[in-house]
Amino acid sequence: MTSRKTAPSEPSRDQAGAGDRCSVFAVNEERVLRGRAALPTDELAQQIADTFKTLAHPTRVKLIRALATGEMCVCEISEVVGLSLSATSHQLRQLRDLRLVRARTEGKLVLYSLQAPFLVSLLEECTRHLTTPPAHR
Amino acid sequence: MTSRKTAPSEPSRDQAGAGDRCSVFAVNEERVLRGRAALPTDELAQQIADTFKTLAHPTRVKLIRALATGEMCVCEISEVVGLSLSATSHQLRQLRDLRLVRARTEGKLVLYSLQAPFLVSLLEECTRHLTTPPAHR
DNA sequence: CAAACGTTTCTACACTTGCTCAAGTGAGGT
DNA sequence: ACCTCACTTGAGCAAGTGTAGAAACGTTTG
Repeated sequence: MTSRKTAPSEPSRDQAGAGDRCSVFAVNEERVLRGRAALPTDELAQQIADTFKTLAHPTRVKLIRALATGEMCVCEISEVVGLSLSATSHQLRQLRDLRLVRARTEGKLVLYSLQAPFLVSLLEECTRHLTTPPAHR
Repeated sequence: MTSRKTAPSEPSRDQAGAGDRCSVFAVNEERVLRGRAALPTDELAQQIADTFKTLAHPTRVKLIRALATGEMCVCEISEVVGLSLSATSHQLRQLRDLRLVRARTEGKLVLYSLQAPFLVSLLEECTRHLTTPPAHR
């Protein structure tokens, strides 16, 4: 029982049972509808979240920054980030699963490269935000 | 057939940093150094990861998309995303902690708005990547 | 065949989360 | 003042999550 969704009685102006939670009509019904319209589908929201989740680890952030400089084999990559070969492979797999990086086999080596260029700008924007002055009022 | 191997002989520093993990010195030492140079500091990597972690939840993704349409009070927001008031407040706090959204008090209401505009383009870029044709291979 | 590079199960442990309940805060109305 | 409303916060639980080690398994090379 989380939300009681029975619109008590109010309102002619609302429909989807928005008036049941908050007694103040000051709430702009229009805004609720507009906000709701802007929502992605559950599936898309989940996919987006999954993508961000993949970026939500220091190691993987480093991996991406490193790969942004060019192709590297797992061996090199593990050197760069200072992880075991196995651990590195695990992390790379996650990135590969989301098609953020790409693997190319060449002889005994497996060369990884960045497949989603937008990641670079993503990281940059994020960094910019973090290093931006508080800017609080 | 790749002549990507480094110069046939590379005796001077093969053991320097990479020799300990991988016996092949086909690995391009230069790439390792370049990759390493591109790494963010541990602290920055952590901050970036934390930011993405905050975005790595369907509800929070929705929250941001909703707030992108304009200011809303918590009551409205909870309506939009279909969560309890308390739960909504908890989620908003996370976004606030990272200064991704901003809270403004007005009378009894607390109006939230998006403080980091780059989030919108972030979500868009991500969505674009997800909805982009497999483009596999 | 043996060695080198990498991938992959399988596993385990701890850490993280997201939510609800209940109590607290603070502005407004009466 | 008092009470209500809108929201916040703290505690705590119940799952979930994810990282990385060991080890077996491909493959390619020599």
